[in-house]
Amino acid sequence: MTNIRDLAKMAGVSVTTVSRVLNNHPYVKEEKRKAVLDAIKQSNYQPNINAVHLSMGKTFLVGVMVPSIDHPYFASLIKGISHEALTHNYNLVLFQTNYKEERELDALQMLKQKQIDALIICSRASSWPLIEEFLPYGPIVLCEDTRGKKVSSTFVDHYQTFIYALEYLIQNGHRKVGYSIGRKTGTNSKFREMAYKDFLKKNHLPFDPAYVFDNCLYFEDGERVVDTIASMDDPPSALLVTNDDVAAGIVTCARNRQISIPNDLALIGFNNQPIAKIMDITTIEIPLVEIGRKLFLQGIAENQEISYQEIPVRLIKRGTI
Amino acid sequence: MTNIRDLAKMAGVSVTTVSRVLNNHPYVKEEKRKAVLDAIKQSNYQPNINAVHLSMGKTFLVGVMVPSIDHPYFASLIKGISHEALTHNYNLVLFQTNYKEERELDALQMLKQKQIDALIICSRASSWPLIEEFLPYGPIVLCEDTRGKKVSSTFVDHYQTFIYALEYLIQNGHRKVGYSIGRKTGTNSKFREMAYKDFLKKNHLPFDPAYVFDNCLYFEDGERVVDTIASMDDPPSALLVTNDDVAAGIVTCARNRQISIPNDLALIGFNNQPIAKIMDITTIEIPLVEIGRKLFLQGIAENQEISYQEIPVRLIKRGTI
DNA sequence: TTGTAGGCGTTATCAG
DNA sequence: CTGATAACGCCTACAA
Repeated sequence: MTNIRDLAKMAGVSVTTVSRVLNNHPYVKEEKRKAVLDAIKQSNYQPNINAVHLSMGKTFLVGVMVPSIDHPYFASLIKGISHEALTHNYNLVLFQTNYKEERELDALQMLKQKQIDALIICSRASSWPLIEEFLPYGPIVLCEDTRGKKVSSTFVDHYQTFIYALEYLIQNGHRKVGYSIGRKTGTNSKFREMAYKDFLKKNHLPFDPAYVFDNCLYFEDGERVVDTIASMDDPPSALLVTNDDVAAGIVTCARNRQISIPNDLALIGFNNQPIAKIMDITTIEIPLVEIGRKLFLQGIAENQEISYQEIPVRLIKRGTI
Repeated sequence: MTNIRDLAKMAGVSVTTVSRVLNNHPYVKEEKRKAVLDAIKQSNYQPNINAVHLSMGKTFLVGVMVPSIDHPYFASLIKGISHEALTHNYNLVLFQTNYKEERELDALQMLKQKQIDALIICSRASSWPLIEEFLPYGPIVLCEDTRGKKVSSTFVDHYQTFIYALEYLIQNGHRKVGYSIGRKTGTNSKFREMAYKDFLKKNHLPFDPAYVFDNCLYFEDGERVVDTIASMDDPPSALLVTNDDVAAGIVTCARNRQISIPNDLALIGFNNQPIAKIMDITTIEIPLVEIGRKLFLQGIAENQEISYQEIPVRLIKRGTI
């Protein structure tokens, strides 16, 4: 493997000059630049990335914390992050946490140890104070509303979005409205819960905990929702489903049980995943890939200023309401 | 940031000794080992990963080539790879290729440039001769039958599996059998095509290209299949669907069009994804996560011997046949 | 069992 | 504009 010193010899210049042309620095006489370029060609030189990293004190690695890689929501986020990482010559370290605090700590620790240059937290189980402890050690970026906190984030205003969707349901005559959620804890879920309760209060509707379906992440979770609803004396007439996969599961299982959608049960999904289109599910579009991109950019931002990027969403009207 | 030299000073030993205890090498007096360990605790020392990499001439990075991160098949593979990488202190570099040869070349190039220690090719568009060119530069591992070639692989015998599934269909009285596939090119697809044609020949059945549905990757692709079948004069009575997501899409759309499954159309899916269970789809179980694990292990195997790991599969009987 | 010293390949500083 | 040279932090012959 030929190195920068070999190149210097071949081109009859110093290593400094070689480094300069390699990094497109100014102040190199065209003549010498040519010589170096030639040497590079002839030797088919490849820089040693490890040496570069050591010298720069950076790893060009960005950590990505997700509970699970194979959930469509996170897969889309990763897709966006991955795409942007590529164009910036960064690589990703995926931390699959399953919401185990222990695994989340691993990721945080790697930031502290400078083994990654930044950490993107797509979703977390750890408490905010814990995260906060690691802020001094490197850029941390979240995918939740962090306004008021000293961390950058790209997020959707889930409170407003939920209110908006709920209003839409009530305008369509629904008064018994519930929702399903991936997990009840978590910042985004808390905002949604708040919105739900505020909405009920404002419309003088009672809060029935049975109308909130927890642990709804995958298509197959739709079955549980339908089973439960089918067995209820006073079931909801409409549901906000925070994930199109689950909505699709509900649509599918409802059919089996002769529950008519939207007549017996209206649905609004979230994310506008491809499955929502094919199954004609009304949904709130969330540009996950774009969010992933922005998260990455915030993570490697040179000026380490804190920024909050709110991403707008929109309702896509289809056949489930 | 305290480094190995600082530790040496603190513990009153040489850097070599520190390095030795850090790497659990033998020949260190218990006394000194203690001293070093103490120094590490007090200084909360963290090794500089870049220096380690430079010194060892390794990156501890393994490349993973997939056409798309957010397809359940590849997501499962990645899950397995990622899990194993974690326990071996490796990180992953994801190459999302969309089957663009150009992107695939990027990955190969990174191997050549030693920017990754090994490359796992989950699926490819590039020709074998191209891949072969890069064999000398580092370990490449494939997820397809490479017996006879000088590369390691973990794979399913798709030929035998297809034959097996087809026999099962014919035993159940089907004579008009088709299949859907992600893409027609690709090693695994070729084996399946061979199996299909051999099967037809053996059973004196005609080959009808209209019975082969290309480009079936996602749930939504099931719609196209159903539409096509609905419009055929002489449609197949059974289908092998090489992906449970697509099978689920077919089941869903068939319902809309009053096509009864399995009466009008029988299905055997592949992979045994969760959606297959919930939708009661008969399927061939393929342990993708386990395959991912093995791929990784082959990639970092110390003795660079070539190994071929065939993974057994099994039929899971459910309601679509 | 221990330590010295050289090397890994770049980048950055600073004097010319 | 150019070039010595000193980091960067760790590993490992080799010598003792």
